Amino acid sequence: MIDTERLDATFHALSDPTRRAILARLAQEGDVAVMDLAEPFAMSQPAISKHLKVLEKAGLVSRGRDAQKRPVHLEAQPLAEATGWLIEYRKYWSAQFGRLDDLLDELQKLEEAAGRN
Amino acid sequence: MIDTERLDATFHALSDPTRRAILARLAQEGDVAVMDLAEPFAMSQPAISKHLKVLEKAGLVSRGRDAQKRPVHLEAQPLAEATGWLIEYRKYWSAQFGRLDDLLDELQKLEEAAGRN
DNA sequence: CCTATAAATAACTATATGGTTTTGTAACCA
DNA sequence: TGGTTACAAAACCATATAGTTATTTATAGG
Repeated sequence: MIDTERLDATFHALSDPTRRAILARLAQEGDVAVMDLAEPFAMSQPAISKHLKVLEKAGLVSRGRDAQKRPVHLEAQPLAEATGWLIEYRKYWSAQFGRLDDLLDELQKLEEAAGRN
Repeated sequence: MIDTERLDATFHALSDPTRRAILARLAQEGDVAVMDLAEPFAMSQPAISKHLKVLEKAGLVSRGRDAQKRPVHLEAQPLAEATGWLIEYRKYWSAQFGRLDDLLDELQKLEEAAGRN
């Protein structure tokens, strides 16, 4: 996949709150089976499987095998690439953050103030 | 707009290469008129106007007025928010980057190796 | 006033997306 | 062998997206 298509797929995958929630859960809990992933959502199992396909196409998750289960595994490389694209713009959102770690500190304060997503 | 909708709109806006190219150009050149933005693309003016509407909905650009022109201006705040979401995952893509600035150095090496997007 | 320029809007088309229900399949279990 | 679990695949539907061409609106200049 060429670079731009990978970015297309990654940003598209991240544009849906269900998919972001799935990634957040995988980050917290490690590998999770499809039924377990589907449980918190008011949505059918095939709907979740479709979301997983979108994530898989972007390379954001991979699938394993454990008996009947197909555990979903977070693959964070595309997240790094997306971050790499965004990082180019850091100087535009605030000139006062010369060092990236200062920006991170600031972002974390904002997040704490706004509550988690 | 609630936080999750803003992220939806931002990531969706970033999922198209034409729109990313528009943002990149605005970052490089400052405010640009619609015709000038459209020029490099094999695409009609209304198509570009539609892309601008998507970017505007996400808060990524604002519009000015200069005679008949409606200069497009980069608004980087949503990029900061998107980066904030992604930054949460930094520890997953590589444990070796304790400090964010180290990660940035590494990303820049990768970018140089891969060519620009 | 008339005309030109810049851009938005409208109307239309094809394809993609996000969901559904139903059916099929692969692996375990009694 | 037969049933159950976990998931994928198929078929379908409504809406959204990304593009087109044609038209309209707003501003400027002669």
